[in-house]
Amino acid sequence: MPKATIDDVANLAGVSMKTVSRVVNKEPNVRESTRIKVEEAIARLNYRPNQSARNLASQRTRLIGLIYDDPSAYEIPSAGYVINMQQGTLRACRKAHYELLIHPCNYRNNNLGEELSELIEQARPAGIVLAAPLSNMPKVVKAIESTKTPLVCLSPGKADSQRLSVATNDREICAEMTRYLASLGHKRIAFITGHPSHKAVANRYLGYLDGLRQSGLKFSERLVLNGDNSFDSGVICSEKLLKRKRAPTAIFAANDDMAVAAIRVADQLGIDVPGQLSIAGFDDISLARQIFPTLTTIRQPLSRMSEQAATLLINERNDKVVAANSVTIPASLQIRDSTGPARDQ
Amino acid sequence: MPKATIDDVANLAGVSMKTVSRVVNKEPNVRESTRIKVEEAIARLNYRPNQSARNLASQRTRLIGLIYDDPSAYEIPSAGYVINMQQGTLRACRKAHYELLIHPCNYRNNNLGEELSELIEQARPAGIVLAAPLSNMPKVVKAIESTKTPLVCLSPGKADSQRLSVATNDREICAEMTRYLASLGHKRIAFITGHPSHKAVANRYLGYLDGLRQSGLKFSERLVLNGDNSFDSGVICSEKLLKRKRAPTAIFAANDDMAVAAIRVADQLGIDVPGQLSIAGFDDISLARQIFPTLTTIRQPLSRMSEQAATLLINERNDKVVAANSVTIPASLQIRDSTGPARDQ
DNA sequence: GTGAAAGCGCTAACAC
DNA sequence: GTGTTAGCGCTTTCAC
Repeated sequence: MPKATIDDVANLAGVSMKTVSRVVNKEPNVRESTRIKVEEAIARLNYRPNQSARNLASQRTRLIGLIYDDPSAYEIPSAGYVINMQQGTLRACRKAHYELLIHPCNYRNNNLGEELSELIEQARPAGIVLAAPLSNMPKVVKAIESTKTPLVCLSPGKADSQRLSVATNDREICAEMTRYLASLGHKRIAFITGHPSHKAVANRYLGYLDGLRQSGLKFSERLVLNGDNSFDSGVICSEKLLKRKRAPTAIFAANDDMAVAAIRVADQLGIDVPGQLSIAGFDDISLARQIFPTLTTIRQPLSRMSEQAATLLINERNDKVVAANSVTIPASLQIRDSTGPARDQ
Repeated sequence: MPKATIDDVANLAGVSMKTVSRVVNKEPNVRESTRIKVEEAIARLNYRPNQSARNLASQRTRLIGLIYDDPSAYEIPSAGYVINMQQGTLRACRKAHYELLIHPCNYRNNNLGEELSELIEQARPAGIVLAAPLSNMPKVVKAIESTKTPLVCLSPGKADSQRLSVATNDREICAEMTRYLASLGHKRIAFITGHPSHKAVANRYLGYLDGLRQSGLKFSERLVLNGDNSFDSGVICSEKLLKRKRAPTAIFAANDDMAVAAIRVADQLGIDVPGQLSIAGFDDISLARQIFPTLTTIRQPLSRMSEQAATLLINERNDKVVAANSVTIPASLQIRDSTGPARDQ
């Protein structure tokens, strides 16, 4: 049999199309007995509303778009990062019967703006979750905003009262990690910075500085090297740090890939971790628990952040009040085996 | 200004709606000069067809659904597996201006059939790519088929002339790996099987048997242990194998997670890899290149397989002829450091 | 609390 | 080659 339509249901239930629509959309103003009649008819006919028709009539879709930079376009790791975001967004979508459209793209693509507005105007998602580092590229943000599609930025680096965003406390948690390292007796704590275009990652460096200050340690320029989030840059920076005569006793890297690289370099140089060197990262990628020694790091609540982001989008259109433009979900320290007391020296 | 519609374009170009539709859909039977007029009007108005309206009128969407078991619902690894599938499917979608809808789900969910038919009847994707092991669960396949949505199964385990499918040569490539190990002088090659519900993984065991035979080695039941694709099962099986008096000199595991576990166990038991023991896996997860020693394994062309799957779906509706129901894309050996010559004994 | 009528912006079928 | 006419199956608006 051909698929049942709303008319079929209305006929079978002996009510109007509109009443069926009310029941399906859980609108008020339907007598309980009517509702039951309609629900029975729906069940009998195995009726499912046609989403395309709803979309057209209501001028909106039940689609959330998740747009992120696709690291594997040029680099392998961080699949876990993407999966976490997808999972969080999906949780929010499922609850509200929305579907998720994913759109990985390359942040170095010059006509990214055009690519995204085409996506948006064709698929017309009800809202967009935009992940860092794209969320701090003004061109990209503006291209999306020009379509008037509701937008939530993930970890945009700095709060912006104009835009909805969900972030974590990069700076504070990095200060905490630094204080933790200091509390273990470390005096020379090195920091490997991340990719400069990623503002939230830049905040991690600020947190390191805060932590040093709060622990009464003095900052040394020599202890800060610039990485770019890649494993390879982590190797280069760690080698520089560890081949010095007065090497640091702790290395804090702005992400796990670089921290893992530090572990690898230490191993090659015969430096015991954590006996002679403590190493900490940021992200809590799955490798952090698989590597030996397991990596002390910071767990970014990415899944919950993206769930929150999608929820903001979905609620926005339900006129639920959005309390604040910027939501912060705290990260947490994951203390494992790669950090330990500083050895006397 | 409000968004331009096809009528606006038709008016500006001085043609009918239908002609605009022809141009937009690249249909034939439009005079070149007319086409140009229309294209200019489209550009002037920045017209973008409303996908919702097209969907409703044409009774189909430009959406491909990718349905897979979500391993991270209960286990962390294999994010790379998912990402690879997504990337392949996306490549095919982009070319044809389709969008990708992802739907991870839990294969142990009892009303998966209901969940999927709801998804399908609401979003009405033009086609579904169904990944293993879901693609060899008859209930799931039937639920999807009952919606009459075109379906392509990924690695369904066995060819089925009724259904479109894309697979790799699990069996042949595993025979090749086994012959390779034999060619290194190994006589006692152990095999750790994978999860029994995953038919394609079962084919890997058959390939192992083929390889033994082709190499003139005799099969021994004692050398085959049953894992379930998890790291933990790999640990258990490897320990059993390696604590024997006459331990195998090579272990071939049906997936990388279990092979990595074997490396870990060997390390703990003080067994040198590959000096005393060769280890091979299947999948080529990213950890395979990060672990020490790097893992010899088999690269499954998952990204190309899923691209092919989506392409079949997209072409099907264009009446392009689908030559065969079942497409096979060959896997390849990735020889790394975990395998080497058998030591005399 | 319920219903009738009017579209949403396209594509399909067919006429010219 | 091009245009006309009907819907697609809902939601919206407004009347009752």
